[in-house]
Formats: sequence, C-alpha cells, structure tokens
Amino acid sequence: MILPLHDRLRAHLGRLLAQLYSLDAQTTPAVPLEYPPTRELGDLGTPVAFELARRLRKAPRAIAQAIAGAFGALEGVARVAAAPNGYLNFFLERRGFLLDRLLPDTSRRPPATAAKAIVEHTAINPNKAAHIGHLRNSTLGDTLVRVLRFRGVPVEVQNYIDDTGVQVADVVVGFRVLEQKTLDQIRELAGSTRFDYYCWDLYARVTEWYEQDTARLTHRAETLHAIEHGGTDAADAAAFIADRIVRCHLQTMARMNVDYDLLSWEGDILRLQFWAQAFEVLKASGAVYLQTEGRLAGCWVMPIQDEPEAHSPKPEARSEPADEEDQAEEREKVIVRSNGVVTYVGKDIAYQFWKLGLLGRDFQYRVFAGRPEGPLWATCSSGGETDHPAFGGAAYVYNVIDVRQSYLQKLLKQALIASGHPEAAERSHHFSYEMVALSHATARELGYAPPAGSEDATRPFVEVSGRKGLGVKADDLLDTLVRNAGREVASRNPELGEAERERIAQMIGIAAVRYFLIKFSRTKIIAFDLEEALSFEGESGPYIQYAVVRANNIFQKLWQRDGLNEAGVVASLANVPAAELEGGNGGHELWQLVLDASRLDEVVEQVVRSLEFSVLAKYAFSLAQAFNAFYHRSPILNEERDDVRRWRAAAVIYLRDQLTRALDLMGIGVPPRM
RNA sequence: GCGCCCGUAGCUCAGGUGGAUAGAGCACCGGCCUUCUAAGCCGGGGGUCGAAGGUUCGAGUCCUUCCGGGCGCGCCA
Repeated sequence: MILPLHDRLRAHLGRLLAQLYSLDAQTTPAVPLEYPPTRELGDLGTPVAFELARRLRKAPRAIAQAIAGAFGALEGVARVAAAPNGYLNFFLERRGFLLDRLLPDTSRRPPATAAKAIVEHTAINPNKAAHIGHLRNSTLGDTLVRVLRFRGVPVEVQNYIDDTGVQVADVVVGFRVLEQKTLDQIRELAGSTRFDYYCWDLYARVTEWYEQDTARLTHRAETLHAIEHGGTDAADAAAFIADRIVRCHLQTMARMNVDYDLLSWEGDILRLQFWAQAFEVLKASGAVYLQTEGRLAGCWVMPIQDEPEAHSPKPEARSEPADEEDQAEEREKVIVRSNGVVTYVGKDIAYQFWKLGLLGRDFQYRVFAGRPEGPLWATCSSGGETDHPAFGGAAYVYNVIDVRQSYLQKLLKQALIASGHPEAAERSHHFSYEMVALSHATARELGYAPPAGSEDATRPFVEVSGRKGLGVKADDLLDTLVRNAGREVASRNPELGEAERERIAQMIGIAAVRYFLIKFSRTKIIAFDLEEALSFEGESGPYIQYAVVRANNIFQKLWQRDGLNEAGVVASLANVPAAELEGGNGGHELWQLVLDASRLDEVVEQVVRSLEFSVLAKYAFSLAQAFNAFYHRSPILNEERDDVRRWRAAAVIYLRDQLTRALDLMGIGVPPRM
C-alpha cells in the first residue's frame, strides 16, 4: 500500500508551500502525485511547480529547486530532486519500504466505521436460465462489493427477484396453456430436467405463439392478474417456477464466486403494500399530484426535470413572443395510472425508499438456503423469523443495472429530491454499464445468422434476445471454458487426480470469464466472441493466475530444496545488504516490482471513485506481466549471491501477495497448479 | 426533436482530478524449453488519437460546433 505515504508527502508539501510562499488554505495548490517514467528520475514526482509558476511569475525549475532545497526530512523519503523541466521528484527509502510491507497483514485494513452501503445486482427474471449478459451484471456488481469492502465499507448485497412480472407469467402460460401441464407435472419436470434450460426454450416458444395470434395475449393478462392476487393454481405455479429458477441462478452465480446477503422479492413489496406507504410520503411532500386535465387526467404524475443542472438561462432575447407555449409545458411521468394501478416506477421508488431507510416499513425475513458461512436470507410477507439481521436502511445505494434503465434511475433520484431527501439522492448511484452482444461468428455458431442485406447484417454485432432464445447460456459458457481448461491442466499435470483437475479447471474457467467481463470499460458494448473468451493467453485471467502459481512454485521448491520458508526469508533481511534492491547492481527492476505492487490501494481508491473496474484489471495484468519478465531474467533458486537471492525472494513474496489480493477483488482464486 | 454513450495501431481495447517519449492483447514476422511450469519470455513492423475551432506553459484527456454509429425518452416492466 502506498496511499499513506502519498498522504504524508502531500501534507508535508502543503505545509512547505504555505510557508515558502505565504499561501493559505485557499491558495495552496493541490499537489498531484505521479510516477516518473524511469526510476533514475525518481519514484514519485509532482508537477506542482508548473501550477505555481504562473502565480509566482517564476520559472518552474527555479520553484522546484527552492522546494527541494527547503524540503527537509520526511520519513520514508531518501532524497528530493528538482528535474530540469520543472518536475519535483522524490526517491524513497527502498529497504524500509519493502520491509514495512512484509510485516504480517494485521490491523492494516481500514476500520469499518464507514456507513453501510447496499449493492443491488443480478436481478434476473426468474423464468429462464441466466445468459452472458447477466454475467456481466453480476460480475460488475460482485466486484463492486469486494472493492467497497476492501475500502472498509460495510456492504449488504441484494438480489431483486421480479417474481410477479410479465416474464414469469409468460412461462406459466407456456406450461399451463401451451403444454397443458398441471402443477404436479411441472414439479416432476423440474426434478428430472435442467429446469432453467427447459424454461429458456419454453419462453421462446410462448413468445412465438403470441406472435402468431395476438389475441392469445389475454392469457398473459389473466395470469398476471392471478399472480397478483394469489390463491390460484396459476399463482402457485408462478411461485414454484420462480423459486426453482432462482435456485438455478444461485447455483450458476456460486460457480462465478458471486454471493448475496438478501433476496428481495417483488411479491413481498406488493403484499406488504410498500407502495401505499411510499405514496403517502410522495403525496404529502407534493412530489406527485393528481392530474385533472389533458390526456393524463386521472393519473398521479411526477413532473420531470429534463435538465436539473442546466441553469444557463440562454438569453434568447429575440425568442418568438407568444407561440411555443407548449415548450414551457412541464413533462410528466405517470406514477399511478387512471385505473389506480401503480406503475413499475412507483414500485421502484418504494423499494429505493426502503433501501435508504425512508419508508417507515420493513419486510419480514425467512431463511432461503443454508450455506457454510451462514443462512442466505430472503424477504417474506408473513411468518418470518423473529431473529434476523437488520436489512435495508443504508446510507449509500448502488443499483447495478444496464444503461437502458438510465432514464428510470434518474426519475428515482428526482423522486427522492422532490420528497425532501436531496442527500439521499446524492447517495443513490445508478451503476450503469453497456450491453453484451454477440459477435457475428458466435451468433452463427449458435445457429443465428442475420439475413444478408438486412440491417442486422451491417451492424458490428448481433443483439441477444431472451424472447427469441438467442444468446449464450451462462452455464454452457462456463462448461465450455472449464472443459478447455481441464484439457490444458491434464496435459501439463498428468499426475493429478480427476477431482483435483476438475477443481483447478473450474478456477481457471471462472478467471477467464470474470476477467473478460471486467477488462472493458462499463460504457463499452461487449461483442462477445466465444473463441476470444476461450483464449487463456495474453491479457486474460488465467495469465495472471499463472504468474501467481509460478511464484508460489518458487517458494515450494525453496522449502523442499533448501529448507528455507517465506517467514525465514523475511526475518533474515535485516542483516542483508540491499544493493540489489537499491540499484547497486545496476538497474532498478526489482525495486520497480515492489513499487508497482504497492499501488494496489491507490488503484482501488481510483476504482471506487470512478466505478471503473477496467483499471483494476489492467493493473493486475501489468503486475503479472512485470513478474513474468522478471521471472525469466532473474532466477531465485539458482541465484548464487545470497543477498541478491533473498531480496529477490522478498520482493516476489510481496508482489505475489498483492497480486493474490487483486485477483480476489476480481473474484478470482489461485489454483495450486496449472 | 431532446438526452446519454461510443469513435485511439489491421482487429479488440487501455490511456487517475489535463503533465515527462501515445500503450496492451490478438493477428503477422524472427528468435528462446539439459537451468524456479513455453498458459511464458525477447525482438520487429505498424498511429493525421473521427474533423475543425477554442482554453492552457502544456490537450488523446477540458469547452464549442460538425460528421459517423449505438441506446433511451409509454397510463410496458
């Protein structure tokens, strides 16, 4: 970790600048810290002299020299230098830097004093198998959870289950109308087939069946109504299907190392009348009102501010006088329809209120499944456990949901502001990301080729469609990846037993997908290509795992051959000359490794600030890359100079530990062999 | 029409709150396995950063306009 050093250096420089140039808190410039392009120039550097040059009317170089001259002593900093171009550079105490970081990793975590955050992710309709797009959501969501926890934020992970929606209703129609199945027959089927796969196909068939005769949509409406009111065969079927499919999804996600604290069921939000409660709040605050005229007469509506921050009056002095009256007309979003039924937005507002502790009403809770770490909880409407953890009521909320929902997520924040909770709106984040589409090659493999000359054929990718059944099922993808990884593992480690090989193959396959889904910016559409995702070479999760496995091998052999363990190496360093680390043997490669490895906390800080995980992925990859290059050039086991050997080992211990942590933040484990 | 996003090497993409010589993977070419696992390493070719203006000591990064592409804007969820 290097952030504490940054902080001390900034504070020291801040005091120094204030003193040297008679600046106060207002006028002292921020001190940006960077890494000079080579270690010859320094380990840390700042261009702060450029900023001061304008104000002081002096050359940057002269300012840098003045600061360097007055710098004095700061623990951890060996030397300060003013570069000819005006940069101010710092050289660190390398030996102490590394030794500090090799101390046992206790009490280093920031204390969990921060306020609770809720992260909601996954939220797959419980009517069919999960696909590759869902994996992007849950991988991003789970990585967010891990990264926040690393920063010391207590996180509650929720998975929203839309068990009362159209998609579940459609599968109910498929079973009951299309296939004429009773609930018992559905149950039997669920016990004897891949139920989520079966529903995947059935859902596509129902969609097609509707398209053949749109009058058949009455079945959907009837089923939807039945589900909402309960107590019918159709409602029971819906409940059974949703429960079973959710369990399938949980299994898929468990393979991905994705886990939850609470499953929030939409049915409970309805039955417990969260909306009625939220409606009172919204009415009382005037956030919604009853429209009495126009086409929305009879609806409860919320005014929409299109440009909340556009306060530029646009001095259009010559705007046409009377006309364009309707330009001033406020846009309105319907929250409650004229028939009295609340819209999706309304339900979402109620849920968001509950997440932030603003609703004044709570769910009941049941144990949904047992796990080694403790029960997985789910909401319920009645008969819940009396003893359960406290859920909801968070200070921060992150809704992980794709970019197409931006408009609605914006309305959510407006509702919070309008009902008098601007600070809650400020703490509500829409964690948005772009879609996963299919490359043409992969779509073709799946049996879908857009007709030549059609619009789809000209696009760079093919859109997935659950309704058409077009997409890569998550478990199929994982199976393929694991199978490929298993073949590789077997050919390299023929002595491994089947169970161990399978376990390792799982870890490698998961690393491949998770890394693949993290390495692109959130705002980038991923054109998923099977062949590309199957590659374990180059910039991939397995590449990084491989680096750690190699590092671990070194220490295994060091122990077997020389009886030297890691603790022994670290303990011996105090009396060993550190020329190899300090550049005395020519070159700074070893130190570069240590410095890079120390930056994990800085990278995570940036990741949380920008909510951009590709930064973490690239960081881990470049660390692995640096290690692999070092590995080839600088032996440890066969290094004859004992001091060199020990410092190399020490640096690799630290790098390996940091890389392992980085992988863990991405939900990727380290196999014992590869 | 309005809003959001994308445009960087042949392809796919990175490029902290502007800073030191624009990077990586894949593909292509040439090397490296009696020495800690070749899922690796080393070397090579490859760029008007969509275009034009502007701000700045300094712009791939910030502002404006334009071009090309995607998505969103419902008494659907």
